[in-house]
Amino acid sequence: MNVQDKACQMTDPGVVEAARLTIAAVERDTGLTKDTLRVWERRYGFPNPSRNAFGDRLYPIDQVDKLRVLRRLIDAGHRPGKVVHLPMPALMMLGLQEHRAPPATSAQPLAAAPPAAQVGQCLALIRSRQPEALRRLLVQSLLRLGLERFVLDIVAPLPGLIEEARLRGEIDSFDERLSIESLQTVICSALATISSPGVAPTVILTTVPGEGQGLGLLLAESLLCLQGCRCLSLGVQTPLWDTVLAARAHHADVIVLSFSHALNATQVIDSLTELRQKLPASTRIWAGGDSPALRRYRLQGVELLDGPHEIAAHLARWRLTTST
Amino acid sequence: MNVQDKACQMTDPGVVEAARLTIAAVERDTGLTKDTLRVWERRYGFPNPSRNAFGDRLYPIDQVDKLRVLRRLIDAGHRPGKVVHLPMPALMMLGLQEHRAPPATSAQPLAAAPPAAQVGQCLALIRSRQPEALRRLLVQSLLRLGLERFVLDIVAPLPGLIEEARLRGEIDSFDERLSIESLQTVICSALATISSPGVAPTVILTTVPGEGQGLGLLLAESLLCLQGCRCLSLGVQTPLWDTVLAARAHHADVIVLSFSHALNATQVIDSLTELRQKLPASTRIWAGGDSPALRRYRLQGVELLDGPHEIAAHLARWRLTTST
DNA sequence: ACAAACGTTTGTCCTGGCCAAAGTGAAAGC
DNA sequence: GCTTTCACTTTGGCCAGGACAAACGTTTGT
Repeated sequence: MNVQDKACQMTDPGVVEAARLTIAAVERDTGLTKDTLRVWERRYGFPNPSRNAFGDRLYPIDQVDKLRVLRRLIDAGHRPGKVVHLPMPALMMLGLQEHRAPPATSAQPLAAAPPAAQVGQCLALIRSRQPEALRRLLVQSLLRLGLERFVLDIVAPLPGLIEEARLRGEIDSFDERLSIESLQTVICSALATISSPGVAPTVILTTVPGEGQGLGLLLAESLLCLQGCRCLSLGVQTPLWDTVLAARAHHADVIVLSFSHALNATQVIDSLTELRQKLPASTRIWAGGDSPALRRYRLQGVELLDGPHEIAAHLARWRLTTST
Repeated sequence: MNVQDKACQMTDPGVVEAARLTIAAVERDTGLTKDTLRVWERRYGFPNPSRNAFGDRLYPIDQVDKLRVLRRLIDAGHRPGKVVHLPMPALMMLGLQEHRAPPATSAQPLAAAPPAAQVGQCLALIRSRQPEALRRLLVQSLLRLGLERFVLDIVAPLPGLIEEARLRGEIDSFDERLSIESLQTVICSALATISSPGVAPTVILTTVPGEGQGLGLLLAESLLCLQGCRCLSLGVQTPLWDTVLAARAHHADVIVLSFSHALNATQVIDSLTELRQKLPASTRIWAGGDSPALRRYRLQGVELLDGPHEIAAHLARWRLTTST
C-alpha cells in the first residue's frame, strides 16, 4: 500500500465513483476483518477487488456498500454462503424485512402505545435537515413530558425509526449521526439537572471495546437516576478489565451494558462471557440494545433488558430480592 | 482459539496474575495490530507469548502492560528497536519525561496562568474516589467562573493532569474514565443552555474512525458556540466519507477534528491527508488534541489548534479573511 | 553548513493452510 | 409425530514466512 492509492481517488474532486479503498479502509468501514475479506474472496469470489502495482487489493466503492449490507444480514442470522451472491435489491429487501419482523415476535405489553406525535415531527425535521429546529423540539418535548416520558416515548423509538429511514435512503448516514448526537445532548443536559445523588443500587454503565454507541447508556442512566440509583458511567468502549476493577472499587450491584449492531455476534458473546467470569456472582449484568446476538443466544448470569421500558421492572425485582 | 482459553483465566476468581490474553484481546487492549505483534515477536523476541494446545498465542498480562507503555513511547517518537528491550522502570521514566518536556518547548504566552485552585481540588476528589463530590465541584466552578473561563482554566488542563496521575500510579484507569465522563456531562449540560443558535461560520466537529476521545470536541464546541458559531457535532469516529458529505450538505466553513493518543501517527496523518483531498479547498480543517503526530508532521491545508486557547484567535483570523 | 545518496528499520499486505465452533440435516429413539 | 443424536458442512480466526514501500538515520559530497 502506498500514498498513491489514496491520491488517485481524487483526480477530480467531483468524481467519486472512481474511489477505491484499501483492505484496511474496508475493514474500518464495514467491520469485516481483513481475514474475512480475503477468505470470502477465495471461497465465494466476492468481493472481487482489483490490485494496484504492488498486488494490494483495491475495493470498488459499490462492493464496499454491498459488504456493509451483507454484514448486517449476517449479524441478523443469515449465512454468508446464502447471501453473498444475491444482488443488492434482494439484499435490501431482506434487510427491511428483518427490521419489521422483530416487533411482532417480542410483544411489548404496555409500551406499544401509538408513537407520540412529536416522534413524527422529529423525523420530519431530520429529513429536512434542520438540526436547530430538531434540538428546539426535543428540549420542548422534554419540558412538556418530563424526563421519564420523554425518554420512553420520544427518545427510545427514534433511533430505530431513524435507521429505517436511512436504510430506505430517505436520509444520509451523517443525518443519522447528527440527530443521534442531538438526542444525546438533550438527555445529557437533563441528567445533569437531577441533583439528588442516588443511593442504591450502585450501577455502572458502559459498553465493551468495539461498541461505540452510547445513546443506550444515557437512556438507561436517566431512567435509573430517576429511580434513585447511584449511576456511574464509564463511557463507551471500556476495556473489560477496567469495568471489573471499577465494579470492585465502587461495590457495584449492577453493570449495565449496551450493544448495537456495531459488534458481530461473536464479539457480543465473548465479551459478555468474559465479563461474567471476571465479575463476582453477586454482581448482576444487565445487557440491552438492538444487537440480534443478545436475543439469539441467551447467556446464563446475564439478564436481557428488552427495551428501556423493562428497566423499571428489573430494578424493582432487584430491590425485592436484595432487601434482607 | 476456543472457549477454554478464556475459561482457564478464572480458575480462581481472586487470582488475576495467571490471566493470559489471546492475540485478538491484546490487539484490542494495546492498539497494536496482530501483524505487528507477530512481527515484533519474530524480530525482537518480545512479546514472548506461550501457546495453547492449538498453537495459538497466549500473552501474559504483564507483557500486555509493557506493550501498552511501548505503544505510547513509539507514538511519541521513540523507535521500537530501541525501546522493546528496556525494562519497565526505564520505560516509565521515559514516559514521564515526555510528559513534562512539551510545555517547555511550546511557550503558552497568555494561558500559562497558575492552575486554578479548583483544579487541585478536582484531582484530590478523583484520587479519593468521590465522583459525586467531583460532579458538584465542577458544576459549582462552572457557575462561578462562567463557561469560557471554566473550560479554559479548569477543564482544559485536567485531562493531562489526570493522565499523569494515572501514569504515576496514583489513580486507576477507570478513575480516569469516570472523571473524564463527568467533565463531559458538565460541559454538555452547559452547552445545552446556550440557546441562541449561532450563525457563522458553520463548524462541523468530529473525530476520525479509531479516535474515541470526544472531550476535546465538546471543549471546542463550547468555545465556538460562545463566539456565535453554528456548531454541528457528528460525534466521534465518523467515517471520513460522512464528514465530507455533511460538510457539503451544510456548507461547512470549518471542520474541527480532535486527536488523542488513541491513534498511531500513521492513522492521524492518513486520515487528515485523505480528508484534505476530499474536501473543497475553501473548507478549513482545524486539528487539535494531544497527539504527538500533529506536532511532528505539519500538513499543508490543515491548521494546528495548539490548545483550546488558540480557538478564539483562529476564529478571529477566519472572520477577518472572509469578510469580503 | 547543508543537501543528496545510501543503508536500516518498521509495519502492512500477501498466500495458502489448519482447525475449532457453530450451524444443518438426516437417522434413530421415544 | 416429535425430539434427540450424530455426522457433515460452513465459517472465520490464527499461523508461518515472505515481500516491499515508506520512514528514518547516517554518511558523503559540495
